[in-house]
This record gives sequence, C-alpha cells and structure tokens, in this order.
Amino acid sequence: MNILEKITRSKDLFSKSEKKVAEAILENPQAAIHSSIATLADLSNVSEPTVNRFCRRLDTKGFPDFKLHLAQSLAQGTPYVNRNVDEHDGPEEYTKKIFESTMAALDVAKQSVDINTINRVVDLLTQANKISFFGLGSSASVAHDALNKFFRFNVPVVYFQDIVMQRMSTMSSTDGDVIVLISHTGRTKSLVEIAQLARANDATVVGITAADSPLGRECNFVLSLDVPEDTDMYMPMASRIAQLTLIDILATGFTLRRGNKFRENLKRVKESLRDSRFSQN
Amino acid sequence: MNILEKITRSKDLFSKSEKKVAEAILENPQAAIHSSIATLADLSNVSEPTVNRFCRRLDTKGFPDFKLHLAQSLAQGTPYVNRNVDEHDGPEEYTKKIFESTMAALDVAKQSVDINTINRVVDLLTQANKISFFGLGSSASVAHDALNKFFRFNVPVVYFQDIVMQRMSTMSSTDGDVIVLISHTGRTKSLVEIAQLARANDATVVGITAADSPLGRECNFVLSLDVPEDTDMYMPMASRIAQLTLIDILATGFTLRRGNKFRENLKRVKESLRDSRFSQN
DNA sequence: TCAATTTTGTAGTAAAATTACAACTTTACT
DNA sequence: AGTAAAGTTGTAATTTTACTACAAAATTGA
Repeated sequence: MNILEKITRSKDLFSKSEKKVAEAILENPQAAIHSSIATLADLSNVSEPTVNRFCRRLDTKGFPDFKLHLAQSLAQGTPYVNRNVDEHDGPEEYTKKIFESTMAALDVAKQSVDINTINRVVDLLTQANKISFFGLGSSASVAHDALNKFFRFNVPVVYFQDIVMQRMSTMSSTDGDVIVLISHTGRTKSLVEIAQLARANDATVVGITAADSPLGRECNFVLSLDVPEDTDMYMPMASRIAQLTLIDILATGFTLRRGNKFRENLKRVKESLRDSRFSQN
Repeated sequence: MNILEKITRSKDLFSKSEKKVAEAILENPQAAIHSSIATLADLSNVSEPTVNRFCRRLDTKGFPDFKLHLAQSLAQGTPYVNRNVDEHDGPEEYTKKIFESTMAALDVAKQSVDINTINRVVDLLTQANKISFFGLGSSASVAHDALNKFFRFNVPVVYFQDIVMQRMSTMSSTDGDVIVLISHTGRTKSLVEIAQLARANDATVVGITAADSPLGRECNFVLSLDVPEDTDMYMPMASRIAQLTLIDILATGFTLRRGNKFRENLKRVKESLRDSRFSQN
C-alpha cells in the first residue's frame, strides 16, 4: 500500500534512469508531490517519459496518479522507509536512516505477523511447565532478552548459548515443555536438530523464524516476521529488533493472561531491585 | 489542515454552484481524487472554471493541488503514538499497541539523540585498543548484542554479565580502552562503581543511559535516549529497543569509518557461517 | 425597474502528461 | 571479437487537462 516502501523495495526492478528518479523522490518526497513531471524529470536528470515509465512500473496509471499515491503515503502516520546506509553518509545521515529503517521494519513486521498464532503461542506459554529460549549468533541476545522477561514471571525458564547445553537440555524435555527457537534465516543446522530432538521428546517447538525454512518446517508453531534487511551491512539489525518486539508481545500477552494478581507480583520483582540502585535523586 | 473538514466547515463561504461541487466531493471523495476537473465538473453539474474557483477558495493553488490535499486527508491513518496496554486488550490490540508504541519510542529517541556525541563516540571506538560492553538485568542482553556486532569487526571486545568479572576486567583496563556501560535508569550501583574504577584507570567511559543520573555523571560521554516507557508493565521494552538501535548506529558508524576494505572483511565473516547452515533451498 | 455587483459558463490558451518512434546500450550468443 | 536481439532512453508530436479572459446570466439593492 505504502508507495514509498514500494519504491525502496522494488529497487532492483528499475532500470538505471528509473533508479535516478527513485533517488530523487526519496531524497525529498515533499518536493516530489509538488512538482510537475517536467520538474521531477529535471531534478532526476532524466527525460519526462522516463518518469512516466517509472510511475507505471509501480502500477499507477501515470504521473498524476502516482503523485496521489505518494501524497497518501506521506500523509500516513510514518513516512518511514527502509533506506540503506551509503558509504558516504555522515553521522547525521546514517543515524537518521537507521532509526527510520528500523521503524519501517517494525511497520512491515506489524503487518506480516499472524495474530492467531501469537494468541496460540501465548496460550501455550502460560500452560508450559518449562520454557526454553535458544538462539545462536545475533539471535542469542534475543533469547537472552526473552530469558530476562520471562524470568520475572516466576516460571521455570531456560536459556543457553552453548549448543551442547542446548542439546542436553532439550534431550531431557518432555510433554508440556515449550522450546522457543530464534533464527532469522531458519537455516542454522544445530537449531534444526534441536527442533527435531524436542519434537521426538513430545515438547512443543515454537519458531521465531522464516516460515518457509528448514527450521520453520520442523516447528509446531512458527511466528514469522517478514522484515526487509540492509544486506550491505552484513549484520542483522532490523530483523533482530522485530524479534525482540515479538518477545515483548509474547511477554505482554503472558502477563495479561495471568491476570491482575500476577502483575502485583511483577511489581514486587521490580521493587526487589531497589537495593541495587541509587534512589531517584 | 484536513481539507474535508474545511469543506464542510466553510460551506456558507461558497456560492450556489460551488456548494454543488462541495456536495459532489463529500458524496464520494474517493471518486473525486481520481477525476479530472472535467469529470468532476460534470458530476457536480457545473462548469470547469467553477470547480477551479472552488479549489482556489479553499486556499489551494488549483485543481491538482486540491486533489493532493484531498488525497492526504483521506489517507490520514493513525500516527504512531505511545498507547499503553490495557488489561482488557485482546491479542490484536496489544500486538498493535506494542508495535506502535515501540515505533513511537524510536521516533522520540531519534529526535532526542545527540549526533555530535555519536560521532565522537564512533571516533573513540575506532581508535580503541579494547572495547568492553557491560550491562545488567535487561540491559545485559543489549550489551550481549553489542558484543555480537563488534566481535565481527575483529577488534578486542569484551562482555561480561557477572559483576565480579566486570570489575576484574575494568581493573586491568588502561588508557586507550573504551568501556560502554548500558543502563536505562543510570542508577545501578555496581555499574556506577565500574565507571569510577574505569576512569581511575584512565579508560574512557561511554554511558548509554540517562544523562542526569549517577551513572551519567560518571561517564566521559553519555548517549542518552529520552524514551517514554509503559510503566504499567514493569518491564523495560521500548527503552531497550532504542538502546539496541543505538548500538546498530554505533556499529554502522564504525564500519563506515573503517572504509571499504573493512566491509570486505565483514562479508567474509558472514560467509564463514555458511558451513553451519543449510543452503538457500 | 434598472444599474451595480456577483456568479456562471463559453471559448480560447497554456501547460502538463502521454504516445510513438528512433537512437542508443546492453546482453547473449556465435 | 562481432553481431543480432532485447532492452533502455530520449526527442518530438499528440492528446489530455487545467487555467484565463471575457461575456452572458443571475442576483441584489435602491
């Protein structure tokens, strides 16, 4: 729906000159909607028909129709778009880009996430005897964060970074245990093995991973997040933020399901931290 | 600003024929934005110049400009705001709220962050002999994530969860070492002690924490994130996402500063993971 | 009723967008 | 390397759309 998003996403669909047009528009979308096709063509250093072809490639009827879509996108809550960091960016640019890309990723994730599965997974977690969170590499810190959250809920919760420990823990799992496996690609071999092992022991496996992946196929439930990633940086950034937000959602669902008295308990956990802290002033 | 509202409001400002135009637009605004001036004139049973005059009376430059405003009014979605989760929220509501609150938090963080400090910290990190990331509780996973990122850069990087290890590591730090301390509140006693210890050893201390806090005051550089938090949940959620995004920004700044050859290296690190993975299909 | 003012439409003009086509690039194959 | 095919881009002509000037109605007030 959001045409700005669409422009960045379908970048490899454009020809060289069309990319110039895309750049010019992303550079200053506000200016673009107030330009005629001639001015925009000039701004992008291409000819008018190229701008027109650019519009058509985005499935709009032509330039005026495109402007309408663009105007709507800009009016929408966030004009945030995934824009890859460029070699020549200064601190101001890359800071802005990363914040905005992250927000755009969350927006996409929000749209792609399956509420129904979330609800069932929350159900599952509230009824679990033991919950394990496993991830490797950059997903390890996500699992770590999940540990932090669920630990407060006074339920048996397990987290290991070590694949041997992960395997040992999984081997002793049984019916009623829930194992949450986190992997962006879903192609980490040892996690796939963990999933198989867990299911052989009748534990329930929840994957926070790509649905159509070796890991995804081994899970009882898959929470997939369809997030665009800046592959130029060779680091998972946005995907991991989306995963963490999903953890927040599961944790929140958990506390809500457990009801009021339970939240009193959370408050006590928080207050117990007081001794390790300096007072407010 | 909203032009639809403006039309209804200033109805007595219009002439008889102009009212007809207003009627036709309010009747079906979606149709209006996809009409030419001729079609809309036809639809309203007036002449084309009347439509044009109608547009001008609403302080727009002309018909195309008016359509732009109209399109924006129609698109006005909900802007992202921090909305606290409510006890009675179902999965759909709390999922939506958490995504949107997180995005709102990032938006606030983006505005509040100090680019200048970021730039100086990036400078510092690129020149450091050793980089340490310490955090406790929910900030531990942020430090953990930072380890993951900076580890790829082939620089000596340290991360401990254990406060004794943190202290021991800090005690052996020297001039040229950078210690990054992460804490939302900035009131965690043992981290404040680490900061003091580090500075006594001539190491540089960077705080990702509140500027006006015991920890903040002990740091050489403070990267503060002014983020709204849903205190009803008794869990840091948005603040931690903002911290992670900041880590992403520092890591990105680092790679950019190191230049092109360095990014080749990152690519190799990523490719080295291949053996632990299933192939694309 | 009639002059002044406002409103509205017709016709012409200007501007903008689109189409057709030709020149130029790139790609793939020999 | 050479060449045909496919794809890309720009120029120029055409069509569509929006706007302006002006004149014909309609409305208002004495």
